[in-house]
Amino acid sequence: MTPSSASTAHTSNTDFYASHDKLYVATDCIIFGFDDGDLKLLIFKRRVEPDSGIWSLIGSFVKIDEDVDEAARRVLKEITGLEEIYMEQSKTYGKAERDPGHRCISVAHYALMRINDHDRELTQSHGAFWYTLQELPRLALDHQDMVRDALDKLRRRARYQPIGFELLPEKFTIPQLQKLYESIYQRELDPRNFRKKVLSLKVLVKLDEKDKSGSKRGAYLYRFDSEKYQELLESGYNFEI
Amino acid sequence: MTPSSASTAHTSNTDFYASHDKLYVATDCIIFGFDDGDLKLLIFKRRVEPDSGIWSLIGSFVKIDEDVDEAARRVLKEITGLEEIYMEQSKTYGKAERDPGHRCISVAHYALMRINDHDRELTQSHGAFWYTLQELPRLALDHQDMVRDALDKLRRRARYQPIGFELLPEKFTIPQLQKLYESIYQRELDPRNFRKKVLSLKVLVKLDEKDKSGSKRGAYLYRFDSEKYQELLESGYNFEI
DNA sequence: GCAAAAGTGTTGAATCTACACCCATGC
DNA sequence: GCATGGGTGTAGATTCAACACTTTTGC
Repeated sequence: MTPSSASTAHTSNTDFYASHDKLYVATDCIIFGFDDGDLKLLIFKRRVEPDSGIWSLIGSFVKIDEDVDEAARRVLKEITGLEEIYMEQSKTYGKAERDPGHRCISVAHYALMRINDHDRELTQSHGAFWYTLQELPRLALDHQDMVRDALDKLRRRARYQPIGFELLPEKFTIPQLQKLYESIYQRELDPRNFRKKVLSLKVLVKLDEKDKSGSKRGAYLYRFDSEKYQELLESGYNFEI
Repeated sequence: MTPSSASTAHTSNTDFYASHDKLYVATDCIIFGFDDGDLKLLIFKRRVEPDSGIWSLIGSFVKIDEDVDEAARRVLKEITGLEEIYMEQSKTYGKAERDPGHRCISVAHYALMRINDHDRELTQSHGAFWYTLQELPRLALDHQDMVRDALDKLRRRARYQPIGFELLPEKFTIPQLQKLYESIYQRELDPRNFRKKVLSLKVLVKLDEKDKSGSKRGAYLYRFDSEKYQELLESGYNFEI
């Protein structure tokens, strides 16, 4: 907003701002990963009193001279060691009583990462673990809501943007991609229809290699071609799975 | 977040919070209305120095004991006199330099209202005017971005939720509804296909009245049946236009 | 040789798009 | 009686969902 956009009776900017409240602003990250056929969430077990033993998302306060999304990236880096992670703002949680005893709002962000990329030691040193959505324990504060809402956004977005690829290694097989979408939407997909659909988008490049980890026969590896995707977008196309 | 979710080396909650920064938190409202076949935006012309004459969205600071969405509702009420307005959180704007000279983040909300419902005198007393999207003047700060993003969200949401009805009077005609969607998506729709589609959703109730304001022949009035819509939702349906 | 996953095509149903004319009424 | 917007149906193209068998290979 601008000073006096709602009320115009103030005399100077300085007075106008000074007469209002300041709040703690935090950011919390809902970090999704994909491994072993399952969509997982990186959560953190507090290991000091008080509240030792309660699981929560990873977060931090936003500093006075720091962009909010910069704060979220800082958190991600601190926890995973990675700088280039796909991240989107999810939603802001602003209930006055959401953090008992303090007035603190939180701007939640969700992130998508390849589980194998990150620095496991660093993660573990923070007491963080990957949990599947099914096994997720109760989380602190309104973090439960944050996870629900972020999953909701992820599902919606995955329908019209190829963000699924952020969760897979650079080279992946079609069955892997299918398992990923199955675990995002929590329902089974038909392998024939799925393959047909993703290939019809023409944003995958078939490689001359096979991945044999999933079967004896092995499955061809593909990679995502973001240039072709850009072309698609510019010609008005809409990615849908 | 919770204290020590990112770093665990602090001694007590009090110290932990106190060692961090507090920021101004504002909310800005992107208020959409529909009138005269056009989607419009309620914007505000500052009439006092400094910056007199610059258009901006309506906003306010969030008070220390107030929910963020409560603050947005307060703004809406102050400006329009209305309490029951459809409102959604849009996005949080948190660049450190977005408001030069102050550290202030803003949680934008968009609202949908029936233009004729509101208190015109109250609105005018705040220096607010309705502008079509095409005629929109340059706005202060990052308000331009806020409008773009909110319109984006509105378009997406209008595809799977019947929020269009929030912008129309209780009783409306199919041609009116079509004009609304045309002005949201800024493209023309085929009247036969449009009618077919909205009626196939079976959430409209045809009334025995006609509206003759648009033509000599008159068009039948309909109303939105939110009970039928609930049933649809519960049976797993997805509203799409 | 068999278990286990990869890969492949077709058909009917549903949905989408494009398109042109008559209707009712106020003037 | 004519101008104006309201209302209606169809055909072809596209997309979607459902469905079963063959291939490859490590063991």
